[in-house]
Amino acid sequence: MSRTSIVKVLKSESSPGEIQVKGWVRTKRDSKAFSFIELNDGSCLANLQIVADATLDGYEENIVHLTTGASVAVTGNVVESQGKGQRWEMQATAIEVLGTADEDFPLQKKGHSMEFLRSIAHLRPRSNLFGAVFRVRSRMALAIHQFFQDQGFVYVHTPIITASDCEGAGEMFRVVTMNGDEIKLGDDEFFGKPSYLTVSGQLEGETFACALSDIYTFGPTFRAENSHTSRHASEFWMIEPEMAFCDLERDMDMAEAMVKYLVSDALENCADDLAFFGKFVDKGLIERLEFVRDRPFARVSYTEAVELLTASGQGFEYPVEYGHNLQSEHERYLTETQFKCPITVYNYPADIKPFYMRKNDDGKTVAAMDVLVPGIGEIVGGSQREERVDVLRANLEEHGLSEEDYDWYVDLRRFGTVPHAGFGLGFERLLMFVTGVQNIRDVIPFPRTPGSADF
RNA sequence: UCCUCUGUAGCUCAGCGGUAGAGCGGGUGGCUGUUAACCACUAGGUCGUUGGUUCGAAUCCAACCGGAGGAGCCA
Repeated sequence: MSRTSIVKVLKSESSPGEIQVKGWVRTKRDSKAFSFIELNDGSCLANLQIVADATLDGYEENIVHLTTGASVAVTGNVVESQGKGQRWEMQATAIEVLGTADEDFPLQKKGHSMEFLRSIAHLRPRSNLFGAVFRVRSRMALAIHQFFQDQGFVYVHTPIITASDCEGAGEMFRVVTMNGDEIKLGDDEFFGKPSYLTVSGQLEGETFACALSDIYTFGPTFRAENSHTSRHASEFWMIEPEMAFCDLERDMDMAEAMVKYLVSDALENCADDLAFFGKFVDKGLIERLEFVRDRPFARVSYTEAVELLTASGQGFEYPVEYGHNLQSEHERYLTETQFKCPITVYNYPADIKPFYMRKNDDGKTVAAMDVLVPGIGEIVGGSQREERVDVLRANLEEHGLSEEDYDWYVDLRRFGTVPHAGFGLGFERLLMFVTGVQNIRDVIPFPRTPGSADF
């Protein structure tokens, strides 16, 4: 008999009759003549209640000794439950114990701290919370592909090992080869020159946009910053669309549409898991997601943002000053207090942005944009790219960069240049936003952060 | 890298200078179809590590290690 998933059983309109389910015991309650086993196989948040009669083969020897964490295969009839709290339950006719769980199995029915669960990353997917997080993660990955593919975008795999520095994107991990304990550098370098793990696929993405028009990347990204915050990881996933024949306005429209699409998809397809987050993680979650789905984002220029912050009369720890980056506290004030919704800030001073962003006609600002959301801050960062070869060359020089290192990038402007724009969306930050989970380490299966690469 | 907090049983925590505690989880027994079931009994700990102060340290001090929060940087 083949295995039926528990989600399928619980969503049945009529009884599927005699079937087999397999999964892990969440808890067991014993009575004199029978036991209730809560079985979970990860296919959904809910457990299937198994009624195990004392007359079953192996009841005294095995079944009554089952503890939380044990794995079993259960054959039985799906019947309407006599008790409250669930529609269907399974009257077992045979239970095979696949694996017992030692008495120190760390997961219990009671609440655990996120820090503790992080320390048992190999077992935490078996908890309600992490099962839900990773089902939502999977769904959001699918939704990202759907969003772009439905609009004719081409999925491009940009390299993970790269010799080019997407300047301004952060510190990099060096890729080296080893001869025993000896690291080979210089002339012995495997690629003939220094190479790194990618911090962004943008520059390579631009080359494909300047051929296939609308493209996106979706893959792992690495940053070597020694950041100790709930929003940073050394390895994370990023989505980077790049669109030819596109200006900043449409770039902002796309970013907003994408965030709304993903939120809407989660509300529709992950309702049970989101309801769980709404109950145990973040009481206002569902309401906030519906708000984000239904209302337009606020849109303000950097100059307006600085004026709003200055006029707010708030005593910020860091003063608001034109020409400086907005601090975390400033971003939070704008999105959480001033607008109470996601906002897109655009047209930043050129001095604080990288060389590839398109210079505006005022000569002082560039066509950059960030989407800020309540509770997390920056979730999207993007820009229109500088397509004018002379301006790009001047920017390279201003930033102290050598054209030789970027010759292929400059070539895009020499051979049929087009206006184009794109952005990067941090996948984990999106997941934090959609699930309400407060720490980036809890939306990645096995988080890598400074000083920690366990599992 | 900087600032702050924190480390006691499998888990959540109490104890804060005088013999190491509770709840949950585990074991044993009981029990009306239970829902974080319930009742009784029971096993379980080099109090992060090292050093110091003291008659005596989980408790006070120092260093180190781990964890968390915030800042900067960024997605």
